[in-house]
Amino acid sequence: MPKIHANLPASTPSHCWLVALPGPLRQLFTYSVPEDFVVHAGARVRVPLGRGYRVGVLWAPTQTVSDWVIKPIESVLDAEPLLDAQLLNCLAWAADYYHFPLGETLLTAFPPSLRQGDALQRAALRVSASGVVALANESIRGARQKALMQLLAAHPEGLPARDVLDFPASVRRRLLELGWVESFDLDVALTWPEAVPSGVPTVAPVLNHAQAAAVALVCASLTRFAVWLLDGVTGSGKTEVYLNLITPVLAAGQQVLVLVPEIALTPQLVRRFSQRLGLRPAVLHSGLSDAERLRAWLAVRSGQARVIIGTRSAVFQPFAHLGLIVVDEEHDTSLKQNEGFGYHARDVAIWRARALNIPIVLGSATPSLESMRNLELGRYQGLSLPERAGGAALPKIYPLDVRQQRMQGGLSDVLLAAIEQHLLAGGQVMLYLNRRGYAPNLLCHACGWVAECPHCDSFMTWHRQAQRLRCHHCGHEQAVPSRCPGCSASLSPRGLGTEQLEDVLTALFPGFGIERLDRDALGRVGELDRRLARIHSGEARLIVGTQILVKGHDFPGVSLVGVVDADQALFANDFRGAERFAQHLIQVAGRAGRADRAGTVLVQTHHPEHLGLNQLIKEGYGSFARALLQERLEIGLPPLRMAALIRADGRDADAPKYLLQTMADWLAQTLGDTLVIWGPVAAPLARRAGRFRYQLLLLADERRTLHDALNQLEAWQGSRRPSGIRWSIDVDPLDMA
DNA sequence: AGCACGCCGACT
DNA sequence: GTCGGCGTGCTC
Repeated sequence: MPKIHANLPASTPSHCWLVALPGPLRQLFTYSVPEDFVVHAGARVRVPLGRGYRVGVLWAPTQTVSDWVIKPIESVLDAEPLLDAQLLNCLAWAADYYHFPLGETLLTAFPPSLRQGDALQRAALRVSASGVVALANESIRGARQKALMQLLAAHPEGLPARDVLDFPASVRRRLLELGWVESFDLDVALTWPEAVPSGVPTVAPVLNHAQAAAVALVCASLTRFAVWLLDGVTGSGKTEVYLNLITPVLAAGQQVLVLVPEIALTPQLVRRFSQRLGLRPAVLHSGLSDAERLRAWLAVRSGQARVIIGTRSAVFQPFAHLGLIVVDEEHDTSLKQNEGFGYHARDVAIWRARALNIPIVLGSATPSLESMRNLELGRYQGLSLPERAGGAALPKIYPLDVRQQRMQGGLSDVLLAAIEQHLLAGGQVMLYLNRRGYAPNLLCHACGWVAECPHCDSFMTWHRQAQRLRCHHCGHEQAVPSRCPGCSASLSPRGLGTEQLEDVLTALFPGFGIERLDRDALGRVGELDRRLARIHSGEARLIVGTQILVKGHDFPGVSLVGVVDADQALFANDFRGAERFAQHLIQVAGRAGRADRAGTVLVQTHHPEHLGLNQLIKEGYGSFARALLQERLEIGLPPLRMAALIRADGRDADAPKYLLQTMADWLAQTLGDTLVIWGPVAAPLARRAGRFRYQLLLLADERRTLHDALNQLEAWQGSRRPSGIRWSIDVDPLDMA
């Protein structure tokens, strides 16, 4: 991996530079720099490649003489570097660590429009001095001319020329000829208003003892790198701690990055931040338009955006002067990208905090085993919020043995009675079921036929409202057959999904109002907010949902939580299944109860004696997780060992497996016994979207060993090209079955 | 990744 | 007789 030379003099003419280009090309490309071009590492250039042109990023000067005919850089797009040395270093580290091509990695740090090569300046129009006079004298004749003049006058900083294309060209030309309007190059960074204060900050609530202690500890060392693991039970007021840490950092003129899981990034959260801090945070998530992305990126880079709340990709923003990073729900798996550039935003954030020598706070009620291990090893500092803010009691969790029990729509009589009791007492009831749709299977009682996905090894889920069968793995959709394709008998649903649960509850508890929260229900923008509003107003008393329920929303009115089916998660065969289930259970349980009454959580299971479940319920997440961690250490899995997963898939049933076997053999021969190799084995979903999937797990005691192995593997495979097979490396995989 | 070149089926 | 399928090969 080349090192960048950020301290090099800005321009040294007539030499060659390495340019990073997007695409899977693992190597950098050498271009000559024409005499009068000023180049900096981190600036974009347009270069010829093959028949066409590409936008790339200047990486470093190079002396390397190769056999290639070196082409010259066509143009330099940025007079100054857009990415500073610290961010370039971070991206280089990430490309190296996650074994992803450097060019593609670098380009992910740019918003789409800059990636595509758009200039940072663009043609704009504004009213000239004589135009101001003309406006004052009312000497503009044509109605269209007058309208355009007034529009431009309303934007004294200038308006991009393309924003006034609605006006006839003749009108625009005439005003320019008259000299009332002038054209100039507008810096796009200035096209947008500054982050305006959204009012006076609201008064902060008084912190409880634990919150105050946590704030004091971090504040005592705000100017140096430290990783703080804030272990706070749900409802303990972690956000309040964040806000109290953010305030002094902002007062010192620095920026703050808050990373959150995807679903948790709602207008509510943003509103809370903006009200408490008295400024508008820059919000970064996947739903932004290209223009919004560019605007936010430039505002972050210029320092105008002071608080940046975003999902994982926000970790690569070009901060002007970052002073603090907060990673909320650090255990959440959406912080890791699982396709392509498989970075973990938490770990990249820690890298950046170290490079910038600033503190980073990882918050969670259910810390990941990785973070618990790092705390044990003294790499992280612990902060703990053991009590709920406002003195609320923690919910009581009870296993509910449903063996031999009469069930209605997946709900036992005991649970139904509890639901009724809580509803009549005025509480809200939440039911957690991690399966969306009406029924996960559609089958024929006569011949046993089951609707299966034609592209995957999975069953089609029946979505009754949409009247479709959907595969939740590849997105395949089809009409619902009215009769069994095999024997023409009628078909019936099997199993329970949230849609059906909603129907069942509507029938059993009419008049109480039900909201369903799952991915299907939240298609449209703002739908989540509308539903949450109906829940908070008390209009809806019953809440049904999937994992979305566990992600950061507070439902203070909920007094009972029912976990409809613990068994499917308890016996999932992913080795992280138990960890995941425990996190979900604790998080969903955390939604119940408040100051004046402890919440109740009932967990339906056919295995009430299950060891892990009992430990979790009786001793809490910490004790459960420590036991799990101990188990991992004994087996030699992460976080004790470093892991990487090599995935391969192809249309041919066996070819991917053979490729991985070849790799396994080669690695075993080359690396010997420093590397533990498991597999190849079929991936958990052996066939997905028409492709057969296999995986090979590599484990090593030392990070270096693993990375050397992967580098050597890439070099070895680089020369050959398996046809029709795709393969990729996932470092620190979260799903490895 | 793009975008070529390069050999084998159904259409003006 | 052409238009076009995507196999494989290269890009400083």
